[in-house]
Amino acid sequence: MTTKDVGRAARRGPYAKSEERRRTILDAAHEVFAAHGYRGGSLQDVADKVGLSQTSLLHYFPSKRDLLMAVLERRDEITGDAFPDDMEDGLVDSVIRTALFNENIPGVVELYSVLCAESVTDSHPGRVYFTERFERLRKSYARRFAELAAQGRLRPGVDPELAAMSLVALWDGLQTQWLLAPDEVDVVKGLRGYFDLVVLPEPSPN
Amino acid sequence: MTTKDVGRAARRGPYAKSEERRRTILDAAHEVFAAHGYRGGSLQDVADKVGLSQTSLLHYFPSKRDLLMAVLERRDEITGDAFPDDMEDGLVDSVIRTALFNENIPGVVELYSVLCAESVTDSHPGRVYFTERFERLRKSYARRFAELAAQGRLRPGVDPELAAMSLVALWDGLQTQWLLAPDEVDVVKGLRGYFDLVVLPEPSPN
DNA sequence: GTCTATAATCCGATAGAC
DNA sequence: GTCTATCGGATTATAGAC
Repeated sequence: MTTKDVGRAARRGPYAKSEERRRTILDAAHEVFAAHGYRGGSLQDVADKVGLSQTSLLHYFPSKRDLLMAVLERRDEITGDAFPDDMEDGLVDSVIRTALFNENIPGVVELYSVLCAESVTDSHPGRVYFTERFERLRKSYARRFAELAAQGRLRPGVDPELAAMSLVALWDGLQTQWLLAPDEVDVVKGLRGYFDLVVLPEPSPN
Repeated sequence: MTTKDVGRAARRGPYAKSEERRRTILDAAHEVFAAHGYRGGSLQDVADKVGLSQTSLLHYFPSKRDLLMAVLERRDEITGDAFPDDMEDGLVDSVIRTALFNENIPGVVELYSVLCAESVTDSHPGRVYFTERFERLRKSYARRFAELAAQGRLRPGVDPELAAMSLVALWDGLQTQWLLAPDEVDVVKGLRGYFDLVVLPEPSPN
């Protein structure tokens, strides 16, 4: 066990304050990137929010790119996005619950939507993250739909993999429309509508 | 009829070359914004592509913002996006046809996806464009779905407005996934899958 | 219409004092 | 760890010669 590990484990010592500062910075960066995107948001913006100089910021994250990656990792922790297989309840309930959750944490949907599309542009630091995320989600959801199919709860003719891809796409698209017209678009309602089309009701025990 | 109109109508005179130059610039700007986004792409990039100095570019479009708006207007002309009601064949066929068309014109999907998400960030010049586009599309598709419902060709229980919103969302989301994984994602297949769920087959004439 | 020169900012990152 | 000073570069936009 190294000195660093001791400091962390005890939640005391020289690293306790530093770790807290890091989290504060990540929260500020989350806000800034959500509001202006990666290219549009500056280190100065983040530093101002924390009350630190721009150079001091680079003491915690050696480059803007590193800061972005840390923000994306933190997003996974907040939303549980990295481990979609860990959902305990059924696919439908967990998706609806997550959608509701994300909608009520300011900036979460903004950050995701903005950075996702931005990452498609040339040599964007977040590109790998989103590419892998989509692959992971499609696989996970496809397995969930396949399980439903095995229980006879998938509408006949529906391909689990196509349904997985479509569910992810629908979700993302609804979020974008919701950001531009929050009073007219209802993400959860849209997702429920899709599940109603694809997933058959649980057979009664009779 | 003004002098300018004469020049345009005759496709000659002092404005012919200028108009052609404008179109060349718009094509270059389309490429640049598609590849790097609005904030990530620079006027210098566009000027280099055309073989013009950056300042000469501003002779045709007085600001970067103006250039973007012109690119978006041109996009409407190319894709026919501005007048979704003008589609002559049925909703299903026209959507599939447009999806196929866009997929094969390089940069069209990139430009749309990148700028759309970028526009939700603070004070983005394209925000109004995309907000209005979504509103227009949702209304147009809702009317189309309602027509299908009147013909008994909409699955019972499906709300036309919700279906319209979902169709737009699904389409956009599929395009984003396609950009990141073109070999694994099939936009047209995804759209067909949705129509199969929502639209009932035409009743045989018997 | 096209150019050069340049204004006026803003950016990320480094060096080094304290 | 935090700061100031600063480098090196890119950006949009303007002024004005030709």
